[in-house]
Amino acid sequence: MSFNCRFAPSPTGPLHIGGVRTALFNWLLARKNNGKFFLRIEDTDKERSKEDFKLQIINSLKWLNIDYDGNEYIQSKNISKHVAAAEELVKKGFAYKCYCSEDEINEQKEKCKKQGIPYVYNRKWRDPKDLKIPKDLKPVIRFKSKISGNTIIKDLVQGERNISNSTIEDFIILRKDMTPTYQLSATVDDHEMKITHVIRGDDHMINSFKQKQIYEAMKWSVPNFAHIPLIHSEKGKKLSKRDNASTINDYIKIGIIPEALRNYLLRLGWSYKDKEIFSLKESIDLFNFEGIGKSPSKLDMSRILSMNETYIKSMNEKDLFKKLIEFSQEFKTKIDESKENIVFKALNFLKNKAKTLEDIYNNSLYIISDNLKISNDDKSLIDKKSQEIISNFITDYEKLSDLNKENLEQIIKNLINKHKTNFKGVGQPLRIGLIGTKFGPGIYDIILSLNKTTVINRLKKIV
RNA sequence: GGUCCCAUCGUCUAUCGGUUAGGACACAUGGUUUUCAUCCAUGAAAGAGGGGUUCGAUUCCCCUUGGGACCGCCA
Repeated sequence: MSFNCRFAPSPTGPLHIGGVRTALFNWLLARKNNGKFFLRIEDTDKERSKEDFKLQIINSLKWLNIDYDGNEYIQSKNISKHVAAAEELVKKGFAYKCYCSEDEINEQKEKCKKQGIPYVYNRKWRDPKDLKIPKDLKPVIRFKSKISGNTIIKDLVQGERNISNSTIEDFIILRKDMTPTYQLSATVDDHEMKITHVIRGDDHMINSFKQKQIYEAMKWSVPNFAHIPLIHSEKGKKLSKRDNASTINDYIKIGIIPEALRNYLLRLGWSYKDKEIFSLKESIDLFNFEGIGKSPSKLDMSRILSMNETYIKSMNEKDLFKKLIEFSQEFKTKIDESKENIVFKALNFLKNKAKTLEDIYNNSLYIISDNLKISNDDKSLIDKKSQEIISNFITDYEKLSDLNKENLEQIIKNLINKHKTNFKGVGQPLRIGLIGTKFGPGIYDIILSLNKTTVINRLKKIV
């Protein structure tokens, strides 16, 4: 059995994380079933579709390593086929021209609103025998939706869904300017592309009932449908482009890595036993319709961060370093090549204090940046005694021929004894002097990661 | 308002009639540590309510409540 699916976003805004998850689910299933995964750009809304958004969508998928088969399929290039299908539906008696003006429709809507009854198009032109065709109006084409009976969809996620046909109005498939609407275009394209599985957000459920009628009217085989529950914002509503941290870029710019986001998204609305961490291969092997839940799930930033932390800690340091360099280049000041080696070596302790690439970057600023800024609060912690300790340290440190942790430990131990203090009494002023803040990596890690002259110069500045 | 849907810790979820209702994140406490972290240990934390069905319901059915989606010549 073949398995063809697609992700079909409209380029009318940046792709948000809900769309990304829909794409991921489609892609996973296609790869698991040795099927095809296509990307279709639904750009039939000429007013709002933008090339930039199309590129953003493509780049978002690329960033997540979701690859699609063939080139992206541009829906607007196929409009003539959509129109032809509409004409065929009219010819076969499954669709008709409607000459209601927009004013007339709006009037009806108003009327319904006043009476408190739901508006449904009154099917005025479905049977036009007593009507005069107005000369000055261009018609729309409406689909002759079934009036009686029920339509059933055996949804792969939601189970059997049943709706009374009377609740579906005669929806428009061709606008008065002869351009196709979503219902028509999507159906024709899915048929043309031989899509076997339509996997999309639950907000499309009603559309599937409409589209199923088009398939049947055209005598096309109806694909399988799977409506996955939506992702809600922290406020519990459907995610919208206005919600902050909802586009991929919002995550890239704080240093979330794609593997972590993929794993997070995978587990949002889907589960496999108690398993939390899935390699790419495991995701493909294990992902299935059965594990997809029915209720919407909320976005949880702390979990994304935690997942990212897990991946940062476990990932190959060379790969991590590469990502860090790219991150610095794109969102910060690029790490200077002369510092790259030092940062790379420091990665083994830096990564343990980080949830994001941004955290690593910030924690490595003491290496990257040549002039440290010390806050007044921290400066005030360096008193006379501390300065004396640091001076002593400099002297001992300068004499050191062999730099290693044991030697440093010895120096600091001696200083603690000599000045009758504790580790903090020595470590804190050193840390402030070397990295500009009292929080940071272990003091030995700091000292050993910097070269000798840097250590001495920085410390001399505060004594 | 109409149609459809959903309902287990704060969050993501496990359980497919019999469990001390499990895990993860977050949270709290304690320990390790050299600060912040990490790490380790421990803890608190859930079946919305009411009816059935059944020897037995979180699980099956109904109602209520709560939440959501859709109701465009947008997609």
